[in-house]
Amino acid sequence: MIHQSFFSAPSEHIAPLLLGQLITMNQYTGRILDIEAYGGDDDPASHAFKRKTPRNEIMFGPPGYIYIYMIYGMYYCFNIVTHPIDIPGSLFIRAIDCSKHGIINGPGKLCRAWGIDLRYHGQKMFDNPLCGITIDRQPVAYTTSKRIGITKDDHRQWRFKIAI
DNA sequence: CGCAAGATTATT
DNA sequence: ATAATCTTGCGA
Repeated sequence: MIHQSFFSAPSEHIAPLLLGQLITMNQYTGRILDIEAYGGDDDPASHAFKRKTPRNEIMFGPPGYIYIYMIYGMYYCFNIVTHPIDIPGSLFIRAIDCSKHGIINGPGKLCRAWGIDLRYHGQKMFDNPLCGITIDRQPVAYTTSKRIGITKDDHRQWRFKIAI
């Protein structure tokens, strides 16, 4: 499984490297198909835009930690913190090809299928036998597009999807 | 303290 | 296109 320093780079650099690779969360494993990058100060769509708050605080911490938040009162979303400490950012997992459930398309559905909730918030995606990412394949071809579901004016092509 | 918006999803 | 559903963060 990959080391903490891997997550220390900018989100948009890491995101494409994780496509097609293996993610493990307790008893579940799957391959990442669709992932988005979020930044900080310069990214109006990010939860960490502007100031630190109780919810986004972990995005300002060291890389490689899990950031879970609830959206629309119904779904949890799964993120991994990126960038060095004090520089916020995260990777947002949108879709996975799961060995148990098949293709799960949608961040809310992923958390529901894998039973991910706030108990995972703050846990490590490195040095953790239960949760982590394993890079066991060559880099895959991918496409980029604008991020989904954000309303803030944003031009970044920071959604990375595995090519078909 | 009130209130609008939200990194979604299923349904029309 | 819209409802469901409730937490968060901002302004007063």
